[in-house]
Amino acid sequence: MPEFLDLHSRTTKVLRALADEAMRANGLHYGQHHLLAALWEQDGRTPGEVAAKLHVTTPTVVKMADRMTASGLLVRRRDERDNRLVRLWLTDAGRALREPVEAGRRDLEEKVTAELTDDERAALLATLAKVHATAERLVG
Amino acid sequence: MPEFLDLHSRTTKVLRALADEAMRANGLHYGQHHLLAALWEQDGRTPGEVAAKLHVTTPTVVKMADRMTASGLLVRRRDERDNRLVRLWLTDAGRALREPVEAGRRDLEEKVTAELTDDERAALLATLAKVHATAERLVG
DNA sequence: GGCAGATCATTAGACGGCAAACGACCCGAG
DNA sequence: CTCGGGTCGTTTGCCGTCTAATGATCTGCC
Repeated sequence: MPEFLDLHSRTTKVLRALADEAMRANGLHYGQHHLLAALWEQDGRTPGEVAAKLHVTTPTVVKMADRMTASGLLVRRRDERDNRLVRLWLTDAGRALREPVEAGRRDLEEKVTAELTDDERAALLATLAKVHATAERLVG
Repeated sequence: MPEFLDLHSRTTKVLRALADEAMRANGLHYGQHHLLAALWEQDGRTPGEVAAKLHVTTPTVVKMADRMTASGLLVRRRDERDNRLVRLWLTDAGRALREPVEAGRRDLEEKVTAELTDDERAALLATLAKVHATAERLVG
């Protein structure tokens, strides 16, 4: 079992569990934070735009938007000019989560990198970015 | 959006896509390789043992075993001494995949780390392992 | 020897992800 | 003006993952 791939996937699992836990504290599921973040940055995006921003497929966003609409975090409204488009708008409840969720996110980042020196942290970011770029070229 | 968490999750997505693609070349789905690897290492493990080895839950293994039994990669057999236990045994088809799958895995590891120097690679492994350990302590 | 509690696998149901098929809508070329 | 091709969102169906509930079996204690 290749060292890096194995270590990376194990790390993913643990980080995912922690992120899930942190989001549940705000009444959210894991992926919902990402969709909200896209709307916090710019409200009224379409599912396709959100999907591109999050690097996921459109159906994924549609499904998440279904659940989040049901739980009152956002509303769907058709674009007035182009009737093919749907725009996702935050509700007050969706907007209200921004501060606590972003705080939880920063807190988690802090905690998992707490045992690294500044140099280690910088090197980790740079090297991982290199791997990411290489991988992206392979998949594209 | 925290730098490391964000970069790590983007990397995960791309690596996952590449791994998926590599496994599909062998007629496998992404997760099935891990289950097979557990049995290549030691055939006849129980679902619970496999789950522990892979750091996933037992139901996950049960579902995967369902599909893999259906596609002829392994067979279920009850333990003779303890009838609560089920043991998963590789078929010839399951055993035959070992070489090509492991080769594809090594190939992917090589490719995504190709642009790193030896030092960078070593540092990446060490630092990521540190983060992993820290995170694991947080979740445990 | 029998019953209560522990141990296993399985089922049920939810979520995040993907690909493929479908349907509604827009727009530009005739 | 129309019609065909392109652009969207949605539906469907699958995989991997989790938690919670269910059911079967073993084991130790009385």
